[in-house]
Order: sequence, then structure tokens, then C-alpha cells
Amino acid sequence: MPPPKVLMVAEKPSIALAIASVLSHGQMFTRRGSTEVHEFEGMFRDSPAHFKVTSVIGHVFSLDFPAKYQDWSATDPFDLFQAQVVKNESNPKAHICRHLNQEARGCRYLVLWLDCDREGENICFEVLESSGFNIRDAYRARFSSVTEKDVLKALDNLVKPNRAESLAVDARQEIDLKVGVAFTRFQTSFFQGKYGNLDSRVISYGPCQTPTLGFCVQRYLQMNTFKPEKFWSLHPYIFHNGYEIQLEWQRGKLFDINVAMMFQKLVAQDGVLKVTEMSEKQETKARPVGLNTVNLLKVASSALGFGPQMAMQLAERLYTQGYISYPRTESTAYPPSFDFRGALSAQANNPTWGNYVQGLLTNGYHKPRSGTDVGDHPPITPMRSAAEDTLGNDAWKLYQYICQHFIGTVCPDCKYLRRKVEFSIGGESFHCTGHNVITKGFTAIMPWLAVSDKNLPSFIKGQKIEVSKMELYEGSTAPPDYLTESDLISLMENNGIGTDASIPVHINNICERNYVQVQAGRKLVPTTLGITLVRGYQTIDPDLCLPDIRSFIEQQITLIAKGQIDHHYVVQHVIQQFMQKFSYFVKKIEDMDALFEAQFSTLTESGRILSKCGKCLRYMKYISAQPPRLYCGTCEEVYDLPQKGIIKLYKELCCPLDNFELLLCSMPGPEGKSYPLCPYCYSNPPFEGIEALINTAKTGTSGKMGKGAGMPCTLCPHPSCPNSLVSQGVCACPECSGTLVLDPVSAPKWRLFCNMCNCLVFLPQGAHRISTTRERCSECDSSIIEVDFNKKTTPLEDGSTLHRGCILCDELLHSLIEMKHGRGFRSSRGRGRGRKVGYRGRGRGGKMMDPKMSFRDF
DNA sequence: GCAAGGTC
Repeated sequence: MPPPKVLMVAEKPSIALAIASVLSHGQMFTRRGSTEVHEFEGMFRDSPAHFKVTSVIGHVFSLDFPAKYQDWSATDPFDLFQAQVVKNESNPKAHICRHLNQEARGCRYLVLWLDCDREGENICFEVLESSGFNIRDAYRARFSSVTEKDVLKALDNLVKPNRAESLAVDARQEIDLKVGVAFTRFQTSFFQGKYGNLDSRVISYGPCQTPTLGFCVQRYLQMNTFKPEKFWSLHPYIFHNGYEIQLEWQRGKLFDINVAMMFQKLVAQDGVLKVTEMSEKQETKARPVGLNTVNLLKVASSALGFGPQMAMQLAERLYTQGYISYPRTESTAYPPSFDFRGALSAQANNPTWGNYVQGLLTNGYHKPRSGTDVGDHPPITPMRSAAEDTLGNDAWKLYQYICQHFIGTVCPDCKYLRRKVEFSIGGESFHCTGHNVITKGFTAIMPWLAVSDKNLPSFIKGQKIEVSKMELYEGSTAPPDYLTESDLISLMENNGIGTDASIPVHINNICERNYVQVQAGRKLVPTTLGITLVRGYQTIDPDLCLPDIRSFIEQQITLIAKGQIDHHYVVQHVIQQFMQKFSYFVKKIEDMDALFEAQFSTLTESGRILSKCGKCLRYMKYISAQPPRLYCGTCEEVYDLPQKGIIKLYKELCCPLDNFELLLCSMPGPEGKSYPLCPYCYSNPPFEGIEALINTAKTGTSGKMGKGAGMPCTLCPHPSCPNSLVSQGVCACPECSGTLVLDPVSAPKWRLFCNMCNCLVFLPQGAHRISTTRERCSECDSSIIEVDFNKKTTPLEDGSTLHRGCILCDELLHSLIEMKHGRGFRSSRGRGRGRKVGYRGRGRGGKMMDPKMSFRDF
């Protein structure tokens, strides 16, 4: 009988590889799949076994609402709280689910090597579900590093997956989804399009991102309401043994000038300082503990100028290239088995700190400070040596810091002598201090943390010294500055907002949504939108933007993780509370709106005059802020426009159906297409069934029209309007089910573009005029086009300029056209997708043909 | 178009 098969699943491919390498002593067979599978023979629970080690790539599933809740306009956000939720595959293209199911076939046991935290426990159950394993045959390996010792120990001490912890994550997902989506949809819909200068594509809410924004706005409000106060302080100066020294007053600063002047008088009456006390104390500046993600992000932002998102991208790349250890970790304690000698040796040839490292290797390095072990991954350390030119400037800076920090952790502490001399005059005490470094320790490697020497002349106790100058210093208290990114990361960490991996995402979110801007010195300056939102929450329900909202959720799901309360009960309880908050927020939204009204301009006062309304025949205003729209002040109607592209008036032409003036939308760039549209038809398509077509064009799915999708003239089936698809369409698109239409403003670089995809076809360049005709090709039913060539460059033999023909069947025209795609050129040849393409698009039954054949010569 | 959490 063959030995039983054991399937092992890790959280990411690199861990699968590491575990397999340890267990197989490097003797494994690796094959590719959705993720790599490593196979080898070994021992499992004292019997021979065949191992297969593979991995997922993070979470297998993510939570969402079923399809019927996806349409914003057809769903009341309040209903989302009680809606069902479904688990979809996180990354359907990776086919992780199928992969696990296939690999599980014929396996007797499952061993789960996922990170040892709640999320890891949750992924265990995702793997169980995907693979179809019975939990009876599944085991959990608990490990905190992938060293041989740890891996073998974990395999000898297998436990069962922890369902309670996994359920806590399920609960968190459901609560975050429902709360976030309900509030986001409600406030987006409420404010969208209401104000002219408000960028309101999405006005999001989330239990992590909103408190994050709250921190930035809170600081802004503190700055704004700050009242400076004057203060006074006595600054005596002395000349002693060639040093000029300013002494510090024991009382620091006083906020009453009369009191300060009284002391000044007392001191002046005495006139002579007496040395009362001299002391020396050895101080220690401790070496750093191991580097975790949050601290790396803080240094990257404050010292290197990299935002968290950027820093993580750089770190990720250094990690995948093998230069540093895994960059997402909370722990600052090194595992007991950590190979310091090995890691240090890799740095021994570095031109900057190599000599110092060699010293540590020969004279002995220090045991690092203990730090904290959260049981996830070891601190971030360099894994191998690197050179600046192979890494590139930014990655090198980050790598350099990681090396310096690592070396710093095994260096001696910095020690210095602190000298203090105390004086008395007129009954008041003053002092001065000096520093003398004894041992540089880790500051030799991290020079920016060095203690600078400050020498003091020698004094004798009881000595009397003249005051050379007595200054009554007048100062003023200063407001705090904007939060730096580094401050924000600390606040998030201390308040339990986000995780090492998600903190950069939240910060990025509030920047991208235009709630804050990163300014010089990586300071976070809230925008009017960000400030108004937070002030709105503060007036309606301050909880909504306080970090407690996250701690409340965390605390509730911890009850599930501990197995104390049923998970459905907790979810229902928390959801009930948020439903109440939501109802109250909806009821009071006018209070927030009042703040918006004060900050943003109404539609009437914003925008510029653009085109005529077909109903009242007056001019409408074009509002360019997202989402772009037209506003008719007379009819008080808003007409949505395409989200992207530059909008202009189109030759003062009018739509024959509704009399609205036509607009031209041009996409940027040399290959950007231009198309006309009627502002009324765009949002209110006049022909039945057109929505499905529009949605196919915009999103590739059918259904109701979503935001940002509309009917331009290039999709309009109007039979006689000169701008409609029927008039401007030339032939079927060879790439999709769309139609190639003439770009009416492309002269002299005449071209056709597809009304559905980004397919582009260049027509004879430099022609005077190219237009469609009502005639059709007898061969392929395409529109015959008329070309008026330039006199000088006409290809026609008799020097004439006018030519009519089909771009596919007319030899001359066909030889003059060239096919290109909007994004990246792909040859249409040999793609073998087996599409069935016929003539469609012009609304008339034509002879079926395969345009792919006609385009074969491109 | 929406959350937060994994990982790439």
C-alpha cells in the first residue's frame, strides 16, 4: 500500500517553499500550479508519508453583497444591514479554490501552515472549504518562523484549527462591509452633484478610514482654535573661562509680565550668581529594538520622505528579491534561534559600515534588547548584502536604513555624562547643563541619533560669577503643527486602527478621496471636504469619527474569538447598534448639509455657460468638478456627462429628438477618441433596450444603467440624424461586438474608432475631408466612405481628389488604412479566440461576414 | 462607485 498523502497549505508561496525546503532537506520536486506545489517523501506522525506543500495568496474569499444589492439606485442603504452576504473568490483569476480542490484529491491529511493570528485562522477555514477536507483530518501548525527548529517543532505539536477565532474574523468582515457600504452609499448619493465645486465621486465612510481622517481634522481644529499666549522668562548670560552661556530659569516661563518683572528686579538687585550645586550623572541612550513595520513606515516618512504606500512597495520589492526579511510584522523581538552572526557577516564588506561590523564580529556583538514578540514574523532585517546601483536610489535608501537599524540593535548602548551646574541669585535658581559622550555605541552606525557633546567650563562650588547680561525674554505659545504622516501612524497604532499591512492603505485612501493632502515635510493637511465631513459627524454623532468605533468592534469580536458568545448573536447586536446610528445620521443629515452649504457653492453660482437646454432654450452651466454635469438653472435640472474627457460645444448642432445642443467629448492624448453626445439623450436614452447595450459597452455586463454610463450619439440608433451610429458607423469592430464609427473631428489624422472598445483604425492621412455616405458596399455591407484627398498627395492616378469606396473591399482604401488599439498594439492575427462576429451595429439586416478575414492584411 | 483584511 502506498504511504498516505499529506497536503500542506501555507499563507503565501514563499512560506510554502521554506517549509518544504526544511522538511525535504532540499530534496523536493516542484511543479507549477495556481501556486507552486512542492512534493517529497517524509515521515508524518511516525509513519512514512508523501507530502505536497502549496499555498494560498492571502485570503481565498472576500465578503460582498449578492448581485441584487449592487445597484445603488435600486437599494435602500438601510436594507444592507439586514442583507445576506456572500463569499466570493478574492482573486477569481488565480483559481486558488480550484487549485486547492485538485491538490486535495487523494490526500489523507491536511496541515495548515497559516500565520498565527486571527486572519490566519480564518484562512484555515477558507482552505478547508475550498479543498473539501473534513476538519477531522485537518491540523494546524503553529510556528513563528520558518527555521528548521521551528518548523519541526510545529509539526510535532500540531493542534486543531480554532473555529472561534475564525468566526470572529467572519463577524468583523460582515460588520465592516455593512457599516462601510451603507454609510458610503448614503452620503455619496446625498451629496453627489449637489454642489458645484465639490468633488464627490465617492464620499466614503469606514470604521478605520474615518477615524484616521478624524485625527487629521482634530489637529487642524486645534490649530485653528488655538489662542497664543504671551509668556516671559529670565535669561541670564555669563562669561566664564572663555564660554558665553545662557542659563535656564528653574521657573521656566511665567504668563504674567508683572510677576516676571518683579523677579527681574530681585535678580538685578543681587547682581551676582553663586554656584550652589554641581552634579554629574551617567546617562544611557538605549539601542533600538528590532524593526517592525510601523516603525519602518514612520522612519521612511519622517527621515526618507517616502509615504507609507511607497515605503511598503519598496520593502516588498526588497523582500521578493531576497534582500530583507518579510516586511509585514508587528514583533520587535528576535526569535531565540536568530542567526546574528550570519546576518552581520553579510554586512561585513559594506563600504560605509563594513569596518564597524567586522569589529562587532571579532570583538563580540551585544545581545539585542528583548522587544515584544507578537508571534507573527521576526523583525525586519537585511538578508544579504546589496549595492546601490543594483537596487536603485529609493530602494537603496530604505535598505540602508534597515541595515543600520539591524546593526544598531546589536551594538552597545550610547553612554554619556550629563553635567549640571546650579546657580542662585536673588533667591532664584538657574542652571546650565553639558553633555560628554563616553561611548557612541549604536549611534556610530545611526549617526542621526547621536548625542552631541556640549562642554561646560569648570566651576567651583560657592564661586561667585557676574551676570554679563540679563534678558527678560518675551515669547508666545505657538499652535501645534499639522499632523505628520509619522504622527498619524503612531496614533493609528496606539488606537488600534488598521494593521501593519492596512495602515498605509487607510492613509492612502483618505488622500485619494481628497479628504487630506500630503504637503511639504509629509504633513497631512485636511481639505475643505475632509474638514466638513468630520465637523458634520461631530455635530450629528461624534462616535462616527472617533477611534472608539473601531475598538468597540474589536472588543465585540474578541468575545467571539474567546468562545464566550455566539457569533450570530454578536453580529446582530453590533449591526443593530449601527442601524440605530445610521437611522439617526440619515434623519440629521441636514445638519451636515448646512456645513456643506456654507463651504461649497451651489450649482447656480458655479460652472460656466456652455450649451442650450432643449426644453427652455436657455443656456446651461457646465460644472467640471467630479462628477461632471450640466445644470439648467431655469428648469433646475442636472444632466450627467461622461466622467472622463474634455467637454466642448459641438458646432452648435442640435439633437433632432429633443432640441438640446450637442456636446463633443474628447479623450486626452494623441490617440484619444472624440464623440458627440446629446446631454438629454445621454442620461435618458430615447430607444428601448439601449441600456443593455450601453452597459455592455461600459462595463462588459448587462443590467441597469450605472453612474457614468450613458448613450452618446455613437450608440444612438436614430435612422436619419447625421450624428447617429446609423449615419457615422462604417463597419463591425474586428475586436468586439461594437461598430467602428468615424471620428468627426479627427482631421487631418482621420480615423475610425470603436464605439465599445478601444480599437482604433487610421484612415488615409492628410485627406481634406472624409465622410460617410448612405451607400453600402455590395460585398460586405459596410458604409461606403467618401474621401477628398489632398491635391498634392492624392494617390489617384489622374490627379483627381474625390474617391468613394469600402474600406475593406476597395483595394486603394484598404491599402491606406492601418489598425491600432488605444492601449498597446496587438496584432489581430492568430489570436484564435474563436469569436463569432457578424455584421451588426447599423441596425439593418446585412449579409453575415467575418471582419477578421477582411482585416487579415493589417 | 462602496469596507477592511490578507498578499503580489
